[in-house]
Amino acid sequence: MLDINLIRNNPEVVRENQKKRNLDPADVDKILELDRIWRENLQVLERLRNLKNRKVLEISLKLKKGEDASSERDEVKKLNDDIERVENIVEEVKRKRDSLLWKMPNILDEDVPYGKDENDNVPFRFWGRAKVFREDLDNFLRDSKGSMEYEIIEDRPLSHTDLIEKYDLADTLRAGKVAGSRFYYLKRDLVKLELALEMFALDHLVEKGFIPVEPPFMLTRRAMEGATDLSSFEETIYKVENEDLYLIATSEHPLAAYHMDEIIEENSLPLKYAGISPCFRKEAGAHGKDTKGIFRVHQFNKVEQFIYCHPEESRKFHEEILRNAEEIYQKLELPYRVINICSGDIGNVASKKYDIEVWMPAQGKFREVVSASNVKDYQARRLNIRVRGRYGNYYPHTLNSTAVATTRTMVAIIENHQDGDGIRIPDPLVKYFGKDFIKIK
RNA sequence: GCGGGGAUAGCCUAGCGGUAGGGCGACGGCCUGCUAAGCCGUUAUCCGAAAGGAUUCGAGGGUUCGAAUCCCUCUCCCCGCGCCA
Repeated sequence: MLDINLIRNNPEVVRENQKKRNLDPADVDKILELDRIWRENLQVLERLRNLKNRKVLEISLKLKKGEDASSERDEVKKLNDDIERVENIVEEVKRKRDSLLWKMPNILDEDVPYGKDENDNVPFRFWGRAKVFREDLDNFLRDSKGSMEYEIIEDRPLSHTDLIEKYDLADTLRAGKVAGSRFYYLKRDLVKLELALEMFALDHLVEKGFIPVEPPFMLTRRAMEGATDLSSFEETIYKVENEDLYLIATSEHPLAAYHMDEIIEENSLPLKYAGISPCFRKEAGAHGKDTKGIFRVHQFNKVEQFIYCHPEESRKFHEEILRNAEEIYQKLELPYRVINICSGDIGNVASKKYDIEVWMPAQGKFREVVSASNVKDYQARRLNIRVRGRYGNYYPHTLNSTAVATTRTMVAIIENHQDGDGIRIPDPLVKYFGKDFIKIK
Protein backbone atom coordinates (compact mmCIF):
# COMPACT_ATOMS: atom_id res chain seq x y z
CA MET A 1 0.00 0.00 0.00
CA LEU A 2 1.14 3.51 -0.74
CA ASP A 3 1.58 6.18 1.92
CA ILE A 4 -1.49 8.43 1.74
CA ASN A 5 0.86 11.33 2.50
CA LEU A 6 2.79 10.63 -0.69
CA ILE A 7 -0.45 10.97 -2.66
CA ARG A 8 -1.41 14.14 -0.75
CA ASN A 9 1.96 15.84 -1.03
CA ASN A 10 3.35 14.50 -4.32
CA PRO A 11 0.40 13.41 -6.44
CA GLU A 12 2.37 14.02 -9.64
CA VAL A 13 4.87 11.31 -8.61
CA VAL A 14 2.04 8.80 -8.26
CA ARG A 15 0.39 9.91 -11.52
CA GLU A 16 3.72 9.46 -13.32
CA ASN A 17 3.99 5.99 -11.79
CA GLN A 18 0.52 5.06 -13.05
CA LYS A 19 1.49 6.16 -16.57
CA LYS A 20 4.69 4.10 -16.52
CA ARG A 21 2.62 1.08 -15.54
CA ASN A 22 0.11 1.79 -18.32
CA LEU A 23 -2.59 2.52 -15.72
CA ASP A 24 -4.98 5.45 -15.34
CA PRO A 25 -3.41 8.48 -13.58
CA ALA A 26 -6.92 9.79 -12.80
CA ASP A 27 -7.20 7.18 -10.01
CA VAL A 28 -4.87 9.42 -8.01
CA ASP A 29 -7.30 12.32 -8.23
CA LYS A 30 -10.23 10.13 -7.21
CA ILE A 31 -8.33 9.22 -4.06
CA LEU A 32 -7.38 12.84 -3.38
CA GLU A 33 -11.00 13.94 -3.69
CA LEU A 34 -12.29 11.21 -1.37
CA ASP A 35 -9.51 11.97 1.08
CA ARG A 36 -10.49 15.63 1.12
CA ILE A 37 -14.14 14.80 1.80
CA TRP A 38 -13.14 12.32 4.48
CA ARG A 39 -10.99 14.83 6.33
CA GLU A 40 -13.66 17.53 6.18
CA ASN A 41 -16.30 15.23 7.63
CA LEU A 42 -13.87 13.84 10.17
CA GLN A 43 -13.34 17.33 11.53
CA VAL A 44 -17.08 17.86 11.83
CA LEU A 45 -17.41 14.51 13.58
CA GLU A 46 -14.63 15.21 16.04
CA ARG A 47 -16.14 18.58 16.93
CA LEU A 48 -19.48 16.88 17.66
CA ARG A 49 -17.81 14.21 19.76
CA ASN A 50 -15.91 16.85 21.70
CA LEU A 51 -19.18 18.64 22.42
CA LYS A 52 -20.72 15.39 23.61
CA ASN A 53 -17.77 14.51 25.83
CA ARG A 54 -18.00 17.88 27.54
CA LYS A 55 -21.75 17.48 28.12
CA VAL A 56 -21.31 14.01 29.56
CA LEU A 57 -18.74 15.41 31.97
CA GLU A 58 -21.18 18.12 32.99
CA ILE A 59 -23.79 15.50 33.75
CA SER A 60 -21.33 13.58 35.84
CA LEU A 61 -20.47 16.67 37.91
CA LYS A 62 -24.11 17.70 38.34
CA LEU A 63 -25.14 14.26 39.51
CA LYS A 64 -22.33 14.26 42.05
CA LYS A 65 -23.67 17.50 43.46
CA GLY A 66 -27.17 16.04 43.49
CA GLU A 67 -28.46 18.39 40.80
CA ASP A 68 -30.90 17.61 37.99
CA ALA A 69 -29.31 16.89 34.57
CA SER A 70 -32.27 15.92 32.43
CA SER A 71 -31.85 18.81 29.94
CA GLU A 72 -28.19 17.87 29.36
CA ARG A 73 -29.31 14.29 28.97
CA ASP A 74 -31.66 15.32 26.14
CA GLU A 75 -28.89 17.37 24.50
CA VAL A 76 -26.57 14.37 24.46
CA LYS A 77 -29.28 12.21 22.94
CA LYS A 78 -29.70 14.76 20.17
CA LEU A 79 -25.92 14.92 19.67
CA ASN A 80 -25.79 11.13 19.41
CA ASP A 81 -28.13 11.27 16.42
CA ASP A 82 -25.90 13.84 14.68
CA ILE A 83 -22.79 11.86 15.52
CA GLU A 84 -24.24 8.67 14.09
CA ARG A 85 -25.21 10.46 10.88
CA VAL A 86 -21.74 11.93 10.33
CA GLU A 87 -20.05 8.70 11.43
CA ASN A 88 -21.79 6.88 8.61
CA ILE A 89 -20.55 9.41 6.08
CA VAL A 90 -17.00 9.28 7.43
CA GLU A 91 -16.92 5.49 7.39
CA GLU A 92 -18.38 5.25 3.91
CA VAL A 93 -15.98 7.78 2.40
CA LYS A 94 -12.96 6.28 4.15
CA ARG A 95 -13.96 2.82 2.94
CA LYS A 96 -14.12 4.08 -0.65
CA ARG A 97 -10.80 5.93 -0.32
CA ASP A 98 -9.03 2.94 1.19
CA SER A 99 -10.41 0.50 -1.32
CA LEU A 100 -8.87 2.62 -4.11
CA LEU A 101 -5.69 3.12 -2.09
CA TRP A 102 -5.30 -0.64 -1.62
CA LYS A 103 -5.50 -1.13 -5.38
CA MET A 104 -2.73 1.37 -6.15
CA PRO A 105 0.41 -0.46 -7.27
CA ASN A 106 3.82 0.10 -5.72
CA ILE A 107 6.00 3.02 -6.80
CA LEU A 108 8.53 1.76 -9.33
CA ASP A 109 12.21 2.01 -8.57
CA GLU A 110 14.11 4.43 -10.79
CA ASP A 111 16.08 1.48 -12.24
CA VAL A 112 13.00 -0.18 -13.70
CA PRO A 113 13.06 0.04 -17.50
CA TYR A 114 9.93 1.36 -19.21
CA GLY A 115 8.12 -1.24 -21.27
CA LYS A 116 4.78 -2.63 -22.39
CA ASP A 117 5.14 -6.34 -21.71
CA GLU A 118 7.63 -9.15 -21.15
CA ASN A 119 9.29 -8.45 -24.50
CA ASP A 120 10.66 -5.21 -23.06
CA ASN A 121 12.45 -6.84 -20.12
CA VAL A 122 16.17 -6.10 -20.18
CA PRO A 123 18.73 -8.94 -19.96
CA PHE A 124 21.90 -7.61 -18.34
CA ARG A 125 23.95 -10.54 -17.05
CA PHE A 126 24.83 -13.92 -18.51
CA TRP A 127 26.51 -16.96 -16.99
CA GLY A 128 27.58 -20.38 -18.11
CA ARG A 129 28.04 -22.34 -21.29
CA ALA A 130 24.81 -23.20 -23.05
CA LYS A 131 24.11 -26.29 -25.14
CA VAL A 132 22.40 -24.98 -28.25
CA PHE A 133 20.72 -27.15 -30.86
CA ARG A 134 21.78 -25.91 -34.30
CA GLU A 135 18.24 -24.81 -35.28
CA ASP A 136 17.94 -22.66 -32.14
CA LEU A 137 21.17 -20.76 -32.67
CA ASP A 138 19.62 -17.57 -34.05
CA ASN A 139 17.17 -17.34 -31.17
CA PHE A 140 19.92 -18.08 -28.67
CA LEU A 141 22.25 -15.42 -30.05
CA ARG A 142 19.42 -12.89 -29.98
CA ASP A 143 18.33 -13.71 -26.41
CA SER A 144 21.85 -13.96 -25.03
CA LYS A 145 22.86 -10.77 -26.84
CA GLY A 146 25.89 -12.66 -28.09
CA SER A 147 27.48 -12.37 -24.65
CA MET A 148 27.23 -15.99 -23.61
CA GLU A 149 29.41 -19.01 -24.25
CA TYR A 150 27.78 -21.91 -26.05
CA GLU A 151 28.40 -25.17 -27.81
CA ILE A 152 26.41 -26.41 -30.77
CA ILE A 153 24.71 -29.78 -30.31
CA GLU A 154 23.51 -31.80 -33.26
CA ASP A 155 20.62 -33.58 -31.54
CA ARG A 156 17.89 -31.90 -29.58
CA PRO A 157 17.75 -33.39 -26.03
CA LEU A 158 14.57 -35.17 -25.01
CA SER A 159 12.00 -32.77 -23.64
CA HIS A 160 11.45 -33.20 -19.92
CA THR A 161 7.82 -34.01 -20.74
CA ASP A 162 8.72 -37.00 -22.89
CA LEU A 163 11.56 -38.13 -20.67
CA ILE A 164 9.72 -38.22 -17.34
CA GLU A 165 6.74 -40.11 -18.78
CA LYS A 166 8.84 -42.50 -20.80
CA TYR A 167 11.04 -43.50 -17.86
CA ASP A 168 8.27 -43.31 -15.25
CA LEU A 169 9.82 -40.47 -13.26
CA ALA A 170 6.46 -38.72 -13.11
CA ASP A 171 2.88 -39.54 -14.05
CA THR A 172 0.84 -36.56 -15.22
CA LEU A 173 -1.79 -38.67 -16.97
CA ARG A 174 -3.09 -40.35 -13.83
CA ALA A 175 -2.70 -37.05 -11.97
CA GLY A 176 -5.03 -35.59 -14.57
CA LYS A 177 -7.52 -38.33 -13.84
CA VAL A 178 -7.65 -37.63 -10.11
CA ALA A 179 -6.88 -33.92 -9.86
CA GLY A 180 -7.02 -32.45 -13.34
CA SER A 181 -4.42 -31.00 -15.65
CA ARG A 182 -1.25 -29.32 -14.33
CA PHE A 183 -0.84 -31.88 -11.55
CA TYR A 184 1.67 -34.71 -11.30
CA TYR A 185 2.66 -37.77 -9.39
CA LEU A 186 6.42 -37.50 -8.94
CA LYS A 187 8.05 -40.93 -8.90
CA ARG A 188 11.26 -42.85 -8.27
CA ASP A 189 14.50 -40.84 -8.53
CA LEU A 190 12.71 -37.52 -9.08
CA VAL A 191 11.24 -37.71 -5.56
CA LYS A 192 14.69 -37.87 -4.04
CA LEU A 193 16.07 -35.36 -6.50
CA GLU A 194 13.45 -32.92 -5.33
CA LEU A 195 14.33 -33.47 -1.66
CA ALA A 196 18.02 -33.12 -2.54
CA LEU A 197 17.35 -29.77 -4.22
CA GLU A 198 15.44 -28.50 -1.21
CA MET A 199 18.14 -29.58 1.23
CA PHE A 200 20.87 -28.09 -0.93
CA ALA A 201 19.07 -24.73 -1.25
CA LEU A 202 18.19 -24.65 2.44
CA ASP A 203 21.75 -25.39 3.54
CA HIS A 204 23.07 -22.77 1.12
CA LEU A 205 20.87 -20.13 2.79
CA VAL A 206 21.42 -21.31 6.37
CA GLU A 207 25.15 -20.89 5.79
CA LYS A 208 24.42 -17.25 4.93
CA GLY A 209 22.49 -16.67 8.14
CA PHE A 210 18.95 -17.33 6.99
CA ILE A 211 16.60 -18.92 9.54
CA PRO A 212 14.77 -21.92 8.06
CA VAL A 213 11.00 -21.65 8.40
CA GLU A 214 8.21 -23.99 7.41
CA PRO A 215 5.15 -21.72 7.51
CA PRO A 216 1.41 -22.39 7.49
CA PHE A 217 0.26 -23.35 3.99
CA MET A 218 -2.99 -21.42 4.41
CA LEU A 219 -3.63 -17.84 5.47
CA THR A 220 -6.64 -15.77 6.45
CA ARG A 221 -7.98 -13.14 4.05
CA ARG A 222 -6.48 -10.34 6.12
CA ALA A 223 -2.97 -11.82 6.03
CA MET A 224 -3.17 -12.76 2.37
CA GLU A 225 -4.43 -9.31 1.32
CA GLY A 226 -1.50 -7.74 3.10
CA ALA A 227 1.05 -9.97 1.44
CA THR A 228 -0.26 -9.81 -2.11
CA ASP A 229 -2.51 -7.73 -4.34
CA LEU A 230 -6.18 -8.13 -5.08
CA SER A 231 -5.75 -9.34 -8.66
CA SER A 232 -3.94 -12.40 -7.29
CA PHE A 233 -7.15 -13.58 -5.67
CA GLU A 234 -8.68 -14.04 -9.11
CA GLU A 235 -5.60 -15.25 -11.00
CA THR A 236 -3.57 -17.35 -8.59
CA ILE A 237 -4.93 -17.87 -5.08
CA TYR A 238 -7.07 -20.89 -4.19
CA LYS A 239 -9.74 -20.40 -1.51
CA VAL A 240 -10.80 -23.05 0.95
CA GLU A 241 -14.56 -23.41 0.82
CA ASN A 242 -16.55 -22.20 3.85
CA GLU A 243 -13.41 -21.12 5.70
CA ASP A 244 -11.60 -17.83 5.93
CA LEU A 245 -8.51 -19.54 4.51
CA TYR A 246 -6.49 -19.25 1.30
CA LEU A 247 -3.75 -21.58 0.04
CA ILE A 248 -0.38 -19.85 -0.19
CA ALA A 249 1.04 -19.35 -3.68
CA THR A 250 4.56 -19.06 -2.22
CA SER A 251 6.05 -18.98 1.28
CA GLU A 252 6.65 -15.27 0.62
CA HIS A 253 3.03 -14.79 1.72
CA PRO A 254 3.21 -16.35 5.20
CA LEU A 255 6.73 -14.97 5.73
CA ALA A 256 5.55 -11.43 4.95
CA ALA A 257 2.56 -11.89 7.25
CA TYR A 258 4.74 -13.48 9.95
CA HIS A 259 5.25 -10.12 11.68
CA MET A 260 1.78 -8.70 10.96
CA ASP A 261 0.71 -6.03 13.48
CA GLU A 262 4.10 -6.15 15.17
CA ILE A 263 6.71 -3.56 16.01
CA ILE A 264 10.16 -4.97 15.34
CA GLU A 265 13.14 -3.72 17.34
CA GLU A 266 15.56 -1.92 15.03
CA ASN A 267 18.59 -3.82 16.31
CA SER A 268 17.05 -7.15 15.26
CA LEU A 269 17.17 -6.15 11.58
CA PRO A 270 17.86 -7.53 9.08
CA LEU A 271 15.60 -10.55 9.60
CA LYS A 272 16.44 -13.25 7.07
CA TYR A 273 14.15 -16.22 6.62
CA ALA A 274 14.47 -19.26 4.37
CA GLY A 275 10.92 -20.45 3.76
CA ILE A 276 10.17 -23.96 2.58
CA SER A 277 6.68 -24.85 1.47
CA PRO A 278 4.45 -26.10 -1.28
CA CYS A 279 3.00 -23.41 -3.56
CA PHE A 280 -0.54 -23.55 -4.94
CA ARG A 281 -1.43 -21.56 -8.05
CA LYS A 282 -4.55 -21.43 -10.17
CA GLU A 283 -2.59 -20.37 -13.27
CA ALA A 284 -5.73 -18.71 -14.62
CA GLY A 285 -4.97 -16.97 -17.89
CA ALA A 286 -2.19 -19.40 -18.81
CA HIS A 287 -4.40 -21.56 -21.03
CA GLY A 288 -2.45 -23.32 -23.72
CA LYS A 289 0.96 -22.50 -22.20
CA ASP A 290 3.16 -25.37 -21.03
CA THR A 291 0.18 -27.69 -20.86
CA LYS A 292 2.30 -30.83 -20.52
CA GLY A 293 4.93 -31.88 -18.03
CA ILE A 294 5.82 -30.26 -14.72
CA PHE A 295 7.03 -26.83 -15.81
CA ARG A 296 3.83 -24.91 -15.12
CA VAL A 297 1.74 -26.67 -12.46
CA HIS A 298 -0.89 -25.95 -9.83
CA GLN A 299 1.31 -27.25 -7.03
CA PHE A 300 5.07 -27.31 -6.51
CA ASN A 301 7.61 -26.97 -3.73
CA LYS A 302 9.90 -24.04 -3.22
CA VAL A 303 12.67 -22.75 -0.99
CA GLU A 304 12.36 -18.99 -0.71
CA GLN A 305 14.48 -16.13 0.64
CA PHE A 306 12.68 -13.43 2.60
CA ILE A 307 14.23 -10.38 4.25
CA TYR A 308 12.94 -7.57 6.44
CA CYS A 309 15.43 -4.70 6.54
CA HIS A 310 16.04 -1.01 7.14
CA PRO A 311 14.76 1.08 4.20
CA GLU A 312 18.26 2.26 3.32
CA GLU A 313 19.53 -1.29 2.98
CA SER A 314 16.95 -2.82 0.66
CA ARG A 315 18.91 -2.06 -2.52
CA LYS A 316 21.93 -3.84 -1.10
CA PHE A 317 19.87 -6.84 0.00
CA HIS A 318 18.11 -7.02 -3.36
CA GLU A 319 21.48 -7.56 -5.03
CA GLU A 320 22.39 -10.01 -2.27
CA ILE A 321 19.36 -12.30 -2.69
CA LEU A 322 19.87 -12.26 -6.44
CA ARG A 323 23.51 -13.24 -5.91
CA ASN A 324 22.47 -16.04 -3.53
CA ALA A 325 20.10 -17.40 -6.17
CA GLU A 326 22.73 -17.08 -8.91
CA GLU A 327 25.20 -19.03 -6.78
CA ILE A 328 22.69 -21.86 -6.54
CA TYR A 329 22.26 -22.06 -10.32
CA GLN A 330 26.00 -21.76 -10.85
CA LYS A 331 26.61 -24.68 -8.51
CA LEU A 332 23.94 -26.63 -10.39
CA GLU A 333 25.84 -25.77 -13.60
CA LEU A 334 22.76 -24.37 -15.28
CA PRO A 335 23.49 -21.60 -17.80
CA TYR A 336 21.32 -18.55 -17.26
CA ARG A 337 20.67 -14.89 -17.93
CA VAL A 338 19.42 -12.28 -15.48
CA ILE A 339 16.78 -9.83 -16.65
CA ASN A 340 15.50 -6.55 -15.22
CA ILE A 341 11.70 -6.72 -15.40
CA CYS A 342 10.12 -3.73 -17.15
CA SER A 343 7.34 -1.50 -15.86
CA GLY A 344 4.61 -3.24 -17.86
CA ASP A 345 5.48 -6.73 -16.63
CA ILE A 346 6.46 -6.19 -13.01
CA GLY A 347 3.18 -6.69 -11.10
CA ASN A 348 1.59 -4.50 -8.47
CA VAL A 349 3.61 -5.42 -5.40
CA ALA A 350 7.24 -5.17 -6.49
CA SER A 351 9.13 -1.91 -6.85
CA LYS A 352 11.92 -3.63 -8.76
CA LYS A 353 12.25 -7.20 -9.94
CA TYR A 354 14.95 -9.44 -11.38
CA ASP A 355 14.29 -12.81 -12.95
CA ILE A 356 16.81 -15.55 -13.57
CA GLU A 357 16.10 -17.52 -16.75
CA VAL A 358 17.87 -20.79 -17.47
CA TRP A 359 18.65 -21.82 -21.03
CA MET A 360 16.59 -24.92 -21.81
CA PRO A 361 18.23 -26.85 -24.67
CA ALA A 362 15.16 -28.98 -25.44
CA GLN A 363 12.77 -26.02 -25.54
CA GLY A 364 15.34 -23.83 -27.26
CA LYS A 365 14.68 -20.80 -25.06
CA PHE A 366 15.38 -19.15 -21.73
CA ARG A 367 12.78 -19.96 -19.07
CA GLU A 368 12.13 -18.29 -15.72
CA VAL A 369 13.31 -20.17 -12.65
CA VAL A 370 13.84 -17.35 -10.13
CA SER A 371 12.10 -14.11 -9.34
CA ALA A 372 13.74 -11.67 -6.91
CA SER A 373 11.80 -8.58 -5.80
CA ASN A 374 12.43 -5.49 -3.75
CA VAL A 375 8.98 -4.69 -2.35
CA LYS A 376 10.17 -1.64 -0.34
CA ASP A 377 7.59 -0.69 2.34
CA TYR A 378 4.52 -1.79 0.34
CA GLN A 379 3.84 -5.08 2.16
CA ALA A 380 4.90 -3.72 5.56
CA ARG A 381 2.33 -0.96 5.25
CA ARG A 382 -0.44 -3.36 4.23
CA LEU A 383 0.44 -5.74 7.05
CA ASN A 384 1.00 -3.02 9.66
CA ILE A 385 4.58 -4.07 10.38
CA ARG A 386 6.73 -1.33 11.88
CA VAL A 387 10.20 -0.91 13.28
CA ARG A 388 10.91 0.93 16.51
CA GLY A 389 13.69 3.31 15.63
CA ARG A 390 15.66 5.81 17.64
CA TYR A 391 13.54 8.69 16.39
CA GLY A 392 10.15 6.98 16.08
CA ASN A 393 8.59 4.08 14.25
CA TYR A 394 8.94 3.44 10.54
CA TYR A 395 8.05 0.77 8.00
CA PRO A 396 10.71 -1.81 7.13
CA HIS A 397 11.40 -2.86 3.57
CA THR A 398 10.71 -6.47 2.55
CA LEU A 399 12.38 -8.50 -0.17
CA ASN A 400 11.79 -11.94 -1.54
CA SER A 401 13.46 -14.26 -3.97
CA THR A 402 13.22 -17.83 -5.09
CA ALA A 403 16.11 -20.00 -4.03
CA VAL A 404 14.85 -23.14 -5.73
CA ALA A 405 11.44 -23.92 -7.22
CA THR A 406 11.82 -27.67 -7.44
CA THR A 407 9.79 -28.53 -10.54
CA ARG A 408 11.31 -25.90 -12.78
CA THR A 409 14.81 -26.61 -11.57
CA MET A 410 14.34 -30.32 -12.21
CA VAL A 411 13.19 -29.49 -15.73
CA ALA A 412 16.35 -27.42 -16.16
CA ILE A 413 18.53 -30.27 -14.87
CA ILE A 414 16.81 -32.82 -17.11
CA GLU A 415 17.24 -30.66 -20.21
CA ASN A 416 20.79 -29.47 -19.51
CA HIS A 417 22.42 -32.51 -17.96
CA GLN A 418 21.21 -35.30 -20.27
CA ASP A 419 24.30 -37.32 -20.86
CA GLY A 420 24.23 -40.49 -22.93
CA ASP A 421 21.95 -42.90 -21.20
CA GLY A 422 20.97 -40.80 -18.23
CA ILE A 423 20.90 -37.52 -16.33
CA ARG A 424 24.02 -36.28 -14.62
CA ILE A 425 23.45 -35.01 -11.08
CA PRO A 426 25.42 -31.83 -10.30
CA ASP A 427 28.07 -32.16 -7.56
CA PRO A 428 26.39 -30.29 -4.68
CA LEU A 429 23.30 -32.52 -4.92
CA VAL A 430 25.17 -35.81 -4.79
CA LYS A 431 25.55 -35.94 -1.03
CA TYR A 432 21.80 -35.48 -0.62
CA PHE A 433 20.75 -37.56 -3.61
CA GLY A 434 23.10 -40.44 -2.89
CA LYS A 435 24.39 -40.95 -6.46
CA ASP A 436 25.60 -38.86 -9.35
CA PHE A 437 23.49 -40.24 -12.19
CA ILE A 438 19.91 -41.14 -13.03
CA LYS A 439 20.08 -44.05 -15.45
CA ILE A 440 17.26 -44.03 -17.98
CA LYS A 441 18.18 -46.52 -20.67
C1' G B 1 -15.82 -31.35 21.31
C1' C B 2 -16.87 -30.22 26.97
C1' G B 3 -15.73 -27.43 31.56
C1' G B 4 -12.80 -23.48 33.95
C1' G B 5 -9.52 -19.10 33.51
C1' G B 6 -7.68 -15.19 30.42
C1' A B 7 -6.72 -11.01 26.34
C1' U B 8 -5.50 -3.36 29.12
C1' A B 9 -0.27 1.09 24.76
C1' G B 10 6.78 -2.43 23.26
C1' C B 11 6.41 -5.97 27.77
C1' C B 12 4.14 -6.76 32.84
C1' U B 13 0.11 -5.26 35.86
C1' A B 14 -4.16 -2.37 38.53
C1' G B 15 -8.95 -0.68 37.61
C1' C B 16 -14.74 -4.27 37.21
C1' G B 17 -20.56 2.12 35.43
C1' G B 18 -18.24 8.54 35.97
C1' U B 19 -11.67 11.97 32.39
C1' A B 20 -7.06 4.34 31.75
C1' G B 21 -3.31 4.36 36.92
C1' G B 22 1.39 1.98 38.31
C1' G B 23 5.93 -0.80 37.12
C1' C B 24 9.74 -2.47 33.55
C1' G B 25 12.22 -1.42 29.09
C1' A B 26 13.62 2.23 25.40
C1' C B 27 14.61 7.34 24.08
C1' G B 28 15.60 12.66 25.41
C1' G B 29 17.08 16.02 29.33
C1' C B 30 19.02 17.52 34.33
C1' C B 31 22.80 16.16 37.80
C1' U B 32 27.83 14.05 38.26
C1' G B 33 35.52 13.85 36.70
C1' C B 34 33.28 9.06 34.07
C1' U B 35 29.64 5.13 34.96
C1' A B 36 25.64 3.87 38.04
C1' A B 37 21.86 5.81 41.07
C1' G B 38 18.37 9.80 41.46
C1' C B 39 14.97 13.45 39.31
C1' C B 40 11.95 15.44 34.99
C1' G B 41 9.88 14.45 30.27
C1' U B 42 8.61 11.31 25.96
C1' U B 43 7.11 6.41 24.70
C1' A B 44 -0.37 3.43 20.21
C1' U B 45 -3.39 5.51 15.89
C1' C B 46 -5.80 9.54 13.26
C1' C B 47 -7.24 14.87 12.06
C1' G B 48 -4.96 19.67 12.52
C1' A B 49 0.01 24.83 10.18
C1' A B 50 -0.38 25.12 15.39
C1' A B 51 -3.14 25.44 19.76
C1' G B 52 -5.71 21.49 20.38
C1' G B 53 -9.04 17.54 19.48
C1' A B 54 -10.75 12.53 18.37
C1' U B 55 -9.98 7.34 18.68
C1' U B 56 -7.76 3.08 21.33
C1' C B 57 -8.66 -1.77 27.10
C1' G B 58 -8.80 -9.11 21.61
C1' A B 59 -13.02 -8.19 17.36
C1' G B 60 -18.13 -6.93 16.41
C1' G B 61 -23.01 -5.67 18.22
C1' G B 62 -26.35 -4.04 22.45
C1' U B 63 -27.95 -1.36 27.22
C1' U B 64 -26.80 3.82 29.23
C1' C B 65 -26.38 10.87 29.44
C1' G B 66 -21.72 8.00 30.16
C1' A B 67 -18.86 1.08 29.13
C1' A B 68 -12.16 -1.49 30.06
C1' U B 69 -16.25 -2.33 33.63
C1' C B 70 -23.03 -4.81 32.45
C1' C B 71 -25.48 -8.09 28.31
C1' C B 72 -25.04 -10.95 23.46
C1' U B 73 -22.00 -13.08 19.32
C1' C B 74 -17.21 -14.34 17.54
C1' U B 75 -11.62 -15.04 17.52
C1' C B 76 -7.23 -16.36 19.93
C1' C B 77 -4.29 -17.99 24.33
C1' C B 78 -3.73 -20.89 29.15
C1' C B 79 -5.36 -25.21 32.55
C1' G B 80 -8.10 -29.81 32.93
C1' C B 81 -11.13 -33.84 30.36
C1' G B 82 -12.25 -36.27 25.72
C1' C B 83 -10.78 -37.54 20.63
C1' C B 84 -6.55 -38.04 17.44
C1' A B 85 -1.59 -38.51 13.16
